[in-house]
Amino acid sequence: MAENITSQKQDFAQWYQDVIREAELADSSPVRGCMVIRPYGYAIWERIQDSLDARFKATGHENAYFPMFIPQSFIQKEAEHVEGFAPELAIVTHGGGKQLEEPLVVRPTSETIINHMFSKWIGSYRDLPMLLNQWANVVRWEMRPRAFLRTTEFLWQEGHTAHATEAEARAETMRMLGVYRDFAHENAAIPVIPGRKTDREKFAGAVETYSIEAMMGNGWALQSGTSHYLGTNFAKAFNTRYLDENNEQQFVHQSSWGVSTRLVGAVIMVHGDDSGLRLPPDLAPVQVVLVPIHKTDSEREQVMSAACRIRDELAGAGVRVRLDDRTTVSPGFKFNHWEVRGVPLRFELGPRDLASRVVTGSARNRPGRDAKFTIGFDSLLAETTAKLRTIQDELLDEARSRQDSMTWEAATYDEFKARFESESGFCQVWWNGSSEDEERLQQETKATIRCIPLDQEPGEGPCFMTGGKAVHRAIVARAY
RNA sequence: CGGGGCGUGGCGCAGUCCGGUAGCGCACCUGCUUUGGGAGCAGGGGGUCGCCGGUUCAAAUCCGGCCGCCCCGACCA
Repeated sequence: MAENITSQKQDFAQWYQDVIREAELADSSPVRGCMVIRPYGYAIWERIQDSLDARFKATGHENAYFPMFIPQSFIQKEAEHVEGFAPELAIVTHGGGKQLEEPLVVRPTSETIINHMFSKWIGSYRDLPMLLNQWANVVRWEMRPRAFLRTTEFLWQEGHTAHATEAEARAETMRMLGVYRDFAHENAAIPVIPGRKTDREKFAGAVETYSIEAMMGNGWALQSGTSHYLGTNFAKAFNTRYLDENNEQQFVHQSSWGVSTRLVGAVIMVHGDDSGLRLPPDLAPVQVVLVPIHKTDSEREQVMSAACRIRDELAGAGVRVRLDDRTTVSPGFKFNHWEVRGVPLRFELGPRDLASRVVTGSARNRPGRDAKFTIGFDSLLAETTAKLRTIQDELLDEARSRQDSMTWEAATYDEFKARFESESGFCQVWWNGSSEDEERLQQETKATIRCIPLDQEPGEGPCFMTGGKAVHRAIVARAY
């Protein structure tokens, strides 16, 4: 059916690129590693932004904007931070036709500039907590770009908060990880595993890094959001202090957290199928597409008049509905056009439907002619809303079943290696290894420790690599 | 930066070995017939063959140099 899309089974990476091209989500740019986000792809990102921004506001955060140019010396103030980011910085050396006195770093993230400002704005415990977020672009010079998943410039949001105590900052770190988990489950229909990162995978400059990890259709993991407890690392580097109730200077405790346009890649790879994209209704720019069908002029007149009424009724109730009234392409073409783009619901309206006062519907996640259904004009809005809800739930269920069926356990490293050679997915193991053990794991198998899940039964067992006593399990997987 | 592959209308490719007026599919334009799962027929427009140099009567094709892109590895939200 989808003649221009390689099947997932044949070549998942090629399938991913084909879907992005056919659904017109993005295009390559003249600059290697950069990506043009096309209107339909950007519309999905706008839906993600809307959902998250509302959640941030609801948890008391305010949006602000900090500059993209950062004095190079700022990056160098936090030892671990500079070491982590130095290899991937873009640096501006000239401006206004002259060499700059101090080179400017194009932000790879904004901890430094924000702390510079926080140190001016925060004076007393009464100024805390400070809860800010910004929507911005960032640049990290990447060796191996992949559309949406890893591009040199990408769009994201970064939350930055300052608190009086460690407990408050840690609570904020976990609260925002929870916001990401809720967004993933409720809006993106993507099951995720919230967990703690190992030292090796930790953000450069953080005390602790947490993430939500999602499983893609090929069993690989995608880090889909991160939340860091920064401790006082940046506060010390930038002297971000406040006067407490006892008139004593204290460093603020901080968190930062972010998700990026990578989420668009996650939506593609979690829900997509061989016919293209499948969008969860919450994130779909178009939730319902209405395709009119007619032969004669008089049929066309009647069908279009009814179609407009239906569109207005649904749109009036907040449904994102699109009437595809193009006369230059056939209905069959339109079916495929919107299918590739993942529109959750399609309604056909032709003379036969009009005569019996129904639309013929088709859900994107239940393909085939046999799965078509009809909805009477009188119950259109109620049934449309219910169908969208059902599709949203079914996509989450489907993704969850796949994740469950592709999650397995290994007691020893040998057992893991033997099975991982032919089987992807998430492997649960007991873990107390070192960074060196992790290094070896990656060298030998390409898999990494994705996270130590927060939600796990207390217990202990022998570490699958070292054999030593481990008190928690970790998820091992190949990651993007 | 190491290994592999590729540069030919907008996209995907053939042609290169063996030099002789640049082709195919899709897309695009016009007309007629069509329209409930990517319509058919007829006609039409569009290419300095990645760049520079060399060999030759003649180069997409042979020779030399350069550039770019993709895939695999080291880095990563």
